[in-house]
Amino acid sequence: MKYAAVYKDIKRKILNGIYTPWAPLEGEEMLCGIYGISRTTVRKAIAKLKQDGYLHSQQGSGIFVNPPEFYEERTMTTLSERIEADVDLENQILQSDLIEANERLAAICNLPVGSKLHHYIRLRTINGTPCVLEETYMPQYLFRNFDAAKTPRGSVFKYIEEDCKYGISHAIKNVTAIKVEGELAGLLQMENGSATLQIEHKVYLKKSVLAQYTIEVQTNKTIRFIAVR
Amino acid sequence: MKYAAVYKDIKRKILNGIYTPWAPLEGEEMLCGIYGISRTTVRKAIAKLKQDGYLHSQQGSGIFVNPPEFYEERTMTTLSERIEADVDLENQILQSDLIEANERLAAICNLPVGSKLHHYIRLRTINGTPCVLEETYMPQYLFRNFDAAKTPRGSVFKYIEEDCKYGISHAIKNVTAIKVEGELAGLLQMENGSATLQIEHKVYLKKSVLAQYTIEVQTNKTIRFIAVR
DNA sequence: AGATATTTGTACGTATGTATC
DNA sequence: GGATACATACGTACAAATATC
Repeated sequence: MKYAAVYKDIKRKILNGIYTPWAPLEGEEMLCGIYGISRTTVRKAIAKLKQDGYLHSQQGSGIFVNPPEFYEERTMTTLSERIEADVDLENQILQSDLIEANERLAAICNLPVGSKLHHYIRLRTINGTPCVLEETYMPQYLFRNFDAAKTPRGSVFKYIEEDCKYGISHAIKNVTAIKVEGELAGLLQMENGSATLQIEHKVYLKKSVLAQYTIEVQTNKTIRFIAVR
Repeated sequence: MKYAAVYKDIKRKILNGIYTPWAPLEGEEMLCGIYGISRTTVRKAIAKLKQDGYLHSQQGSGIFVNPPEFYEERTMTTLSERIEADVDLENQILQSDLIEANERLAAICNLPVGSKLHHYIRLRTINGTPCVLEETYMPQYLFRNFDAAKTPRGSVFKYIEEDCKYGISHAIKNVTAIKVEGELAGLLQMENGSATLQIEHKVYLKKSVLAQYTIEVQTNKTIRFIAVR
């Protein structure tokens, strides 16, 4: 895929600072020459880079590099998505078992009551400081060889797609303001009764098959989004 | 623009239920015939519909209609964006004045300390029930004829783009969990000390010119997002 | 199970329109 | 007004994934 290679190369140049924010890119015709491809293919790469927030363009004027905030903060709500390769992140499994779905879980998972679900509670810390407490449910019939101890350190999407070879259709996230109290406050080392964000995270395979349901409570009280016109 | 017309027509058919969720669309070749356009142009319309969450496609299989949650809940964080044409929404201006930027506001607005800013506080209610309290700042030099009483009922973007003819570059939103207390709790008719969401909303014109800064507190404790692969 | 047809994805080339400089 | 640069649109060919027989 030629356009993918061009996408990757231009993205690299932006991330490495070879192209600086607001600076104009070479024109389309010039890029054709540089990469030895047709204008259609150049435009396809540019379109994807615009979609992902790396570039914007203006007819008659040129193609311009976006500053980092345009591509760094998009729909990355959960911590796992944001860190990706953060090596200092530590996982501590507080609980891990196989449960039977009650009414509420069965409804969420689109499964009959009593269906078997993997279940685990995990505390994630950075340099010893708690940042997220998450509780996850995954249908057993989809993940036969599941082992909570080998739970993914980074993105959930990668685990499901690359390790399990499932195709993800979409994910729905509900962000709610809650008060942390009692045991929860202790685990997260937060002041009892303080407000923070709870993120409910449902990952779906094709149609409405739920692959994972996670509720995570962050110590971080704010998340950021950017909407580009 | 032919592709825009096709985009609009297919979108209409989805919203009106002529195409139902998960149903396959006519093939690309067929669509060429229906609209009397080339495959390139059909694909461009489809690409935009996919980008906006109305469709998805699979190579070798077909193009499929997404269910409503795919396009209804995307990056619409603020209430104004979500309601659009809700006629029952009422605005009550609690305060309206012209102020001089202090250090904090000057930094946010990228303006010198003491710059004049329009400022107003607005309570929005639906059927008498409070739903949002918002405080807004807008640089006077960009909006000379501003009148808080004629403040936009719907989307802020529409007001700035259509009424003021400014081109919006991007918007950054910070979603924070807070506790509502004292006067704020009273205005929003919420229990004192309960947790809810505060959304900070910065709208930028080209480069880093800030056009509007809004802080809104919702009575609604949850917002929803969807991420499509 | 395997060959074939169908359908979307990638890529090239060309021409013209339109906004900006 | 002219030159430049991105946007739209048409047509063609082949590749890759999927569906079907």
